[in-house]
Amino acid sequence: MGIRERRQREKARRCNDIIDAAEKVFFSKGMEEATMEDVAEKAELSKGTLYLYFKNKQELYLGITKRGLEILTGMFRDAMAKRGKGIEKIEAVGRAYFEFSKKFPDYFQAMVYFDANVKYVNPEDPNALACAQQGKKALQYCIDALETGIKDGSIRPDIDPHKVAVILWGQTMGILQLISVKGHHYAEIFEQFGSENLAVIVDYAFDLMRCSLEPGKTGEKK
Amino acid sequence: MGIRERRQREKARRCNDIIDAAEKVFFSKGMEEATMEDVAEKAELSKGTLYLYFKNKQELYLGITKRGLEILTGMFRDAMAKRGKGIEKIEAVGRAYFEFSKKFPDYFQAMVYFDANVKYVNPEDPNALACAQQGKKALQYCIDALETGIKDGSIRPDIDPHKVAVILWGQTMGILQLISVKGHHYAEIFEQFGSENLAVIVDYAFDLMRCSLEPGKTGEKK
DNA sequence: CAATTAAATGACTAATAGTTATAAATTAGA
DNA sequence: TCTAATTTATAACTATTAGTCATTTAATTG
Repeated sequence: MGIRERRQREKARRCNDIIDAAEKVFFSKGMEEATMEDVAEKAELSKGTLYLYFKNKQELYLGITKRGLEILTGMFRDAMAKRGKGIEKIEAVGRAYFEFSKKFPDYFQAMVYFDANVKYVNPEDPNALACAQQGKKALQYCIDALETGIKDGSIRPDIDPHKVAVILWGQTMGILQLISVKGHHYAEIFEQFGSENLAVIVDYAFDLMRCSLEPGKTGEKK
Repeated sequence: MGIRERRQREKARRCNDIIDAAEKVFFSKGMEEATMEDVAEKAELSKGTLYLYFKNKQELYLGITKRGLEILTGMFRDAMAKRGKGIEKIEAVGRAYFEFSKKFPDYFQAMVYFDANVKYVNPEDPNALACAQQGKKALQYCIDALETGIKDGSIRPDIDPHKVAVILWGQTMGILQLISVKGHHYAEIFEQFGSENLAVIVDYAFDLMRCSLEPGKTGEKK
């Protein structure tokens, strides 16, 4: 009998509906300001019911974050799929990250929250765990691109792909976060780059990063 | 009559004493978990009194952040003071940032909070404003180092120091934040770099960044 | 010393995350 | 089909805490 299965499907669907509602609420008011009562109302459920599906507010928010990370890894996959040398792949991945932050600023914000606040992932928390896994998946794309580039000669062979992947990930996240949170501020204090030009900064950053990965450098080790 | 002045000194001192207490409480329990009541108790004052000196909890926390940023800019100043070419200065500044994050992880955490959460600075909030100013000061050190490097030939002349300073700042912050929040996680999923080796990642990152700034590259523009 | 001003208090409010006892709905077995 | 068991949902409740405010205490002034 498939009752168990149907129940599971229904439960998954409920979870999804709640996350749908939560997205609307969290994205319009912000994680801090949004209340569980708001979400419950939007989901047309009582607050208590939310807690049957999500352990707490953070787990619910990480349900949203998970969605964002799934979109992001999908974009990474597409970026990787394009033909080209490893160096182009890694740049495409970086640019995909940037596109993501522009196209889905709210999901991006949720990721910033996750990266800056969730130090230890409790394996009991399915969404926190899923976020960590998606993060690992994203990183793996970077590692793959770097390894491809080393093989095809478009990336310096002396780098350690695992370490450099973590570095590129951190660097890119750092810049995108800075632009997304403090971009207008820099646009203000440096009149020279107006807020519409913030994309130029990102382009510039990709140039520099590319530069640090290409072979035939003076700084190249061994 | 110097009563006005004395009163002002006393007020400043009170502010400081409250921040002293707040540091102990916030650093041991975390910004979220610490309560204003906790701080009041530690400061041997009533909660209401705290609000005579700080508009709200965030302003108090930014009072701590400000202290951290002052230490950081001090370290930047010292790094810049060392003799050497521009490229060495900018690396010294980056390394100072890393040293700061290791030596004062709690202040660093406060800065992460500021960078990730404080989008708009209300000029009415003295501590938020001071944080923004210190941030600008720190960035100016980077700009100065880059300009020095361009002049002395240790840094590619085709870069825009303002843009690159923002980029380096974002990149470095991103890596340090990643290491500080998720470092143990990466140490776990990549057995190859144990947690004690996370410093290696940072060294690696500085190598790469240095590489992207040095002259005589294929990628060098114009 | 009275009057004025400033500093401090602690009881109070409002908001909200999370819990729980109760009720409604669903399923299984006889 | 009826009843017991189980699952799902509810809404009233608790506990916590940020921030306020009327009142008190202390300092200053004339």
